[in-house]
Amino acid sequence: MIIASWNVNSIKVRLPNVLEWLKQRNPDIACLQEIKCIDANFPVQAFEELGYNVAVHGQKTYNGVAILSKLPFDEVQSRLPGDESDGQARYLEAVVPADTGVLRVASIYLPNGNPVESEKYSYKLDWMERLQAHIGRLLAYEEPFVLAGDYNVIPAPEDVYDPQAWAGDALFRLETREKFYAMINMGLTDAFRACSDQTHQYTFWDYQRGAWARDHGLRIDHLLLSPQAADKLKGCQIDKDVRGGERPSDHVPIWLELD
DNA sequence: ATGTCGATACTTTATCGA
Repeated sequence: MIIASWNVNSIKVRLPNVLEWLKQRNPDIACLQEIKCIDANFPVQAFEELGYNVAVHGQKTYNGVAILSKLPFDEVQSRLPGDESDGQARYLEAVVPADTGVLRVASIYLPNGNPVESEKYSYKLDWMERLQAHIGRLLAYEEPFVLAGDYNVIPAPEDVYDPQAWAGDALFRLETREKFYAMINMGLTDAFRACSDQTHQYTFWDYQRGAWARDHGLRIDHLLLSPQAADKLKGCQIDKDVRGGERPSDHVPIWLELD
């Protein structure tokens, strides 16, 4: 079973790229972020024609997440608990049937948080605390789950082309990383890092300053696994070539294979 | 020194977010 995550940066613009990639990679489940459209404008039919069930949590202009699944949805929940006043569409969770029991998957678009002196950064930190609390509840089920998404967190210096240049950024500063480690330390597995010691393997290259041509990238899209999912992990890869395609997203797909 | 992309609206350029 292949489970993927991809920040598409507007599904309206990226639909041809996404359809082409789905046909090639053929994931069982694909978690999308930054669809940047309301539910009614999400191209459900195009995905259904490829055999996917579709769950969407959209928003006008910003954010928006979706899950495409060849397996039917038993359950779908479209908000991260902990703040009823949070209107940003950044979390979508679904349960699908698995060979033994169930598999839970979430599509996550964690706030960017820049600039750090603004309320955007406190919102990011609050959001991470809410996610950590939710992870605690999910772990209690002792079931396989995959939290897939754009975390806007660079876990370690080897995950960025120039750590010094990013030291104070909301994606890399220690306070951010500590919150990320706190989640990992609850018992989650970073699928890519569990499968590879390779440094400087990126999932995002900025559109600006020739970042792609210079390989100035960041590893900020992650697949975090519960112990029960990690036991089934066979491999994890980044589809880097997608960034060199026509009218690409600034992020590329990352995917894992479970037994 | 410069360099991008996508969505929006009192739109055809400026602004915001990333």
